[in-house]
Amino acid sequence: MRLSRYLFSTSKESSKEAEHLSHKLMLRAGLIKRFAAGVYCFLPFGYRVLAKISSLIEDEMDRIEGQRLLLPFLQPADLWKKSGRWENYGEELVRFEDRKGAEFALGPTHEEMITQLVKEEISSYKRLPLILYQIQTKFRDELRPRGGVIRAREFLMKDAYSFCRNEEELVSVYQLIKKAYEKIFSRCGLDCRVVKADTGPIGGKLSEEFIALANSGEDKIVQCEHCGCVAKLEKAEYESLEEAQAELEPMKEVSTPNTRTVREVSQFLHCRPGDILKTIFYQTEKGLIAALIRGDHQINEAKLQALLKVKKIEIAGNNSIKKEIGVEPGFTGPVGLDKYPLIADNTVMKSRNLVAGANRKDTHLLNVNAGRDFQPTIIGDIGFPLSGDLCRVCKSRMEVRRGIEIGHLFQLGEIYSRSLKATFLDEKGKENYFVMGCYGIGVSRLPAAIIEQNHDSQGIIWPPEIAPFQTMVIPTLEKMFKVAQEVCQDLKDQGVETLWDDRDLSAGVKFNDADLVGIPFKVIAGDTFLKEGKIEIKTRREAKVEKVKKNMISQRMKELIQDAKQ
RNA sequence: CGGGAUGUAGCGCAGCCUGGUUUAGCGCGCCUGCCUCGGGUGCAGGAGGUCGUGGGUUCAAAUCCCGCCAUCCCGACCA
Repeated sequence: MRLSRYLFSTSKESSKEAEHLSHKLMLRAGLIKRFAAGVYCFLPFGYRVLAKISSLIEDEMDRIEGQRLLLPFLQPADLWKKSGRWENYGEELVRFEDRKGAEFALGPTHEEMITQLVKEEISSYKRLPLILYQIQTKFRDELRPRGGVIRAREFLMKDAYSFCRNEEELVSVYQLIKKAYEKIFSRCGLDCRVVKADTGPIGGKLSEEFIALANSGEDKIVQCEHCGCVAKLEKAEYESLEEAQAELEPMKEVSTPNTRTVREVSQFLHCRPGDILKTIFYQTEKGLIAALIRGDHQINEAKLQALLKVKKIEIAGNNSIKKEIGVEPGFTGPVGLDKYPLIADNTVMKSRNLVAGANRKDTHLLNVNAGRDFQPTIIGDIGFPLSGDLCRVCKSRMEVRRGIEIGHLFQLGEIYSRSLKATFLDEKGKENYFVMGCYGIGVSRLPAAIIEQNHDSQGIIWPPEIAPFQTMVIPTLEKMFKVAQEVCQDLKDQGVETLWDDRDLSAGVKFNDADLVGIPFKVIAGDTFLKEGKIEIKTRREAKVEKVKKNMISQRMKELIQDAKQ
């Protein structure tokens, strides 16, 4: 393919719509273009990467006898009404009527549809277990699309579904698919972690996520440096460092004019944020409660809600706090607040001589101690861990890291087969509900994750298996164009995916473009050919140069590609 | 949905505060010609704009005021 006719353009600067590195590089390298918030088109380079990922997925799914199919993007409402999700899925589900007034949704996921299909097609245990999957466009009307293709509204997803006879079979199929996913991600050049996850609106019992480590990822995980335990931040259990067993000092009032936030108080009193006791009020259906946590930690409202066993939890407004407590937030504290349930985080119980609000304007208390100065109603884990907190299992230091969710596995059980009455006959002729699992991969988000982990200052470094093209043939002199064309033809004849940079530009521009786009091998025809009769092959990642005779190029290239895939 | 910010050429920006020499500029990119030819090359010429949108103020609006829309970031939310 001649580059002069290829639909791509590179730029030195990315448009300001991008914040994340992968997003910037995808725009600069001409992989994607945005048409609306969270709606992107994949230009030829970008699309080729998606196609590579798709065929790699197909390859690994073939090995475990997964069968690819394609379900409709447009889904009739009645299936969703049967499963109950027409009402429950929320605003992310785009609903509309056709010209006859029939109700439809744009598929955000396909459990209903696949269950209906299998219900109609399969009636005997002899045909189980069954693994079906598709690679399909989904639409979810996200509150806030972000990070380019990382959280788009329209996106490409690979979703697999398993149908089993019983729980035991589900567990083994689940493990099989989990292994296949590990291979897929590793072939994509991704370093990822498996973490326990929430089941969300999909439902089910066990759920795990694959998280690709990336600084710009939107998910946070904690990882134990010693035992390797990984968990999502919001699910992570932890212990805070044991405080030295300091003597309990007598409580003392201090004047702290205009110091409301933890930072202001710690600066004013020259103490660490961790020496402060933060009191945060929440409104619940059972009334106002006060959550107590150390100043350096954040409250995890989900944990707090679970601990309190309440349905509604909402941070209390400034006005209601002023009315109930008699002081503005920032000077509130647990001492003398016996009227309200005090929910203390474990970290508070372990700390001594904390600084807390005195429930009086511009005043804090020094040396506040749980048990002596106030009695918590409930003690528990209501916070998010920080780097440096300790692992519950092995008591080693944990690190908070960011990542991108690239895969999500669910053991669904019988949720959907029951709601859609999908059954099969077992060996005794008895009717059973299918025991289901579902397994997603965020295909269109994968390029971003891969770029986050595979780039340098020059641009993208695609692992050869998913690079849009394997090689870029670059003539550096005009009189080398013909040689370059011949080399390109030779490579193409030998099945190597090749672009030929026939543009009338300086060599430097061509090198930079090839590097930005991430082509694994540059095949350079220039001075070296004139002097030594040899063509150069330069690798993208290591920048290693190898000189090869012209008639040996395609053979050598095939070897290099083969090596790179292993 | 809460907080913050931005809309001026394909992209990045200046101009706005203090309205009028601004026929709205600059850099990149694009087109033409010459030069250069191994890491974003030099020179010359050129094309390209409803200043997001609707209204208002004014003799006069990119500039001031109000509404709306769009986009981005943080949070909430989320396979």
